[in-house]
Amino acid sequence: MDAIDRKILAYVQKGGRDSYAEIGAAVGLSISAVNERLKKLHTCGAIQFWSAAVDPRAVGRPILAYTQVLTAGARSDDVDAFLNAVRRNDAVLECHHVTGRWSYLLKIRTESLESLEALLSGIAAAPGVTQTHTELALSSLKETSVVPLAADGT
Amino acid sequence: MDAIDRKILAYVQKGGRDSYAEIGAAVGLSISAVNERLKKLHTCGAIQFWSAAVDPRAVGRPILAYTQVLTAGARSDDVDAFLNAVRRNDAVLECHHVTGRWSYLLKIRTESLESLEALLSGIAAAPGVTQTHTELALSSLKETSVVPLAADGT
DNA sequence: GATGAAACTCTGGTTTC
DNA sequence: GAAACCAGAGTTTCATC
Repeated sequence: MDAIDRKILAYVQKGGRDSYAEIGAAVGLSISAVNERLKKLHTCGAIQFWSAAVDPRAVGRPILAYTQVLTAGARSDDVDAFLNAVRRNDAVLECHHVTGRWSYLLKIRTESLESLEALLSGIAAAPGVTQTHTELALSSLKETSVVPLAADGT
Repeated sequence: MDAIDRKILAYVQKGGRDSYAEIGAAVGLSISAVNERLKKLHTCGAIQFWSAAVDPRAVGRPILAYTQVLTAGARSDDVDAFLNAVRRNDAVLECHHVTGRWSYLLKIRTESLESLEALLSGIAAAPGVTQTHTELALSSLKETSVVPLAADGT
């Protein structure tokens, strides 16, 4: 993982289907070298998978919410059941164990307020869940999953 | 935007560099048809760009934080300046205007607690910012940007 | 679908540390 | 000596018809 690897990663996060020739031109490498580096970045886990960035609004998933969940006082088994349900539900994009007053922070993307309500009702009623609080996103100034990669870094 | 388009989108969010033949086999289309559909999905904005999903921990960006920002009472110009600074800073992955007690919710990814502290100090000191509150992610059960796409949807 | 053009994979050889 | 890079041939894949 050197500076060239980071340049490649920075590039392919925005140009994931560009040819190896283009990537090579951008980072100063031959086609073969780009091929080898990318293969290595994939096997070492730096590149998890290749993806198309889909606009949620263009495909009918305009509702975005962040839900804080408290599990204090719940049985460990119940919390595990809640987390498994979260893992299986693909409307829940993110689930983080967080510091502070709350236990978990969920990022949720749905088709409508109705489906959000149904999902939140299910979460609030789960045995492992003590309390919830939801904030709705009215608009998004930016929303990316591109990992910042300057020339330095570890 | 029909059911096949949604199947294509669901597929390419996880297999973004697969060949058109593989995509076609998965959704029941010829190579040419996949080619045409993808081109259309790109021009209509459903596919924003192609990307490699990079593991933040594998590239030295392990710190993840969510910061709530209050701008109540601030001058409109100052809030705009804050938002522009946010837009330019690529450590801020997301910025949403949200309902509830806070004005904005920021998702921040940094290399270290030190760089997070520096970033948060800057935000808290901005003229447009009245108050902030930050929660640190201790661990992440899931973190994806894959938009959920069932067979239905709009 | 078929065809020309482009891109990818793999091998072998060279350089560098 | 090992690791990384480059170049070329053969194969696959893509874009246009």
